[in-house]
Amino acid sequence: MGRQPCCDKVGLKRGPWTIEEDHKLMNFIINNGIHCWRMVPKLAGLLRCGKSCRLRWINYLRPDLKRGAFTEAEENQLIQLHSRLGNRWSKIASHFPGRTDNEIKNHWNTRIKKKLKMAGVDPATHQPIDLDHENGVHNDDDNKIGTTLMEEHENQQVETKLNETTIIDDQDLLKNYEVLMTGGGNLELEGAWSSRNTNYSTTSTNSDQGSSSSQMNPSMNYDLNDRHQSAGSKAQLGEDGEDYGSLKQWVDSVDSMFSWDGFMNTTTTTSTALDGKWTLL
DNA sequence: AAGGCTTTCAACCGCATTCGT
DNA sequence: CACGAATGCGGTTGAAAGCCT
Repeated sequence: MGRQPCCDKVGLKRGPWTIEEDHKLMNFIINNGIHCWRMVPKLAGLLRCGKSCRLRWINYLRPDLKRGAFTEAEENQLIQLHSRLGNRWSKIASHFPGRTDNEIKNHWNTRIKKKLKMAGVDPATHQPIDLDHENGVHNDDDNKIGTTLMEEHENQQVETKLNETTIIDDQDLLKNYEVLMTGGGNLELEGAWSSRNTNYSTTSTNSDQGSSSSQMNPSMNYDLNDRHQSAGSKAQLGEDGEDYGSLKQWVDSVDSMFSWDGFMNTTTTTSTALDGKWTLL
């Protein structure tokens, strides 16, 4: 027999989300909040399952997401956390406000794993790779690198109280909210849909933060004319290739959508939607 | 310029856990 | 307590972009 599917998938759409779908979902959640994911697609007029809507919101549409490349400090902390917590991505993600578990998992699997291996450290165990064992070849240099790296990690672990630390600069995130809320600087909200590292590639790190708002969150500094290239890479136009109305219109409409209570005066960076209103935790 | 290979990351799947009755 | 439904989580996949020859 097998397990029942989480939802009736007959006639449901799959694959990359279109701009229109994103718009519908975002609009719905902002206006109504999240009470039951199962009902969201029906009420929002989406041919998606609730699970898919939830994932899209959490990993992509949430306005409190911090987009952009991982800083070295973030990577270091990620390594430390992983050594303690293993593949418990959601736990790890809770130490990185604005980052999603999916993002962290992807970053670990595609970048950090590789880095550690290059340094002679087993990413699974965080122990120096026993090259004698693995290859039957003795390699002092690699082991040295690995040992050094491990020592470095251990030293950092002593220094850092992991449960209390968050790497992300709260001010940075708050500034992002302000940009969102006020449309300050040269914010163009279409950028919220621009995906992949088309945007990340121009992302400044935390270390060079503090200049213009577009640098604070470069993913938002998005050329409307270039939308089909970057946003379209994943969040595409409609299936019929239709261009979804005036972008200006959308930007204007979003202005009124982002009247989320609390963001402006927030003192923490964690938020959640309750009873249709965004509240801070 | 073109084709093949590699990398990245959004999205899916299915199991685990939590919640409501 | 038991059961079913809803949600959360981690592993995996596949499309698209980037890179290399």
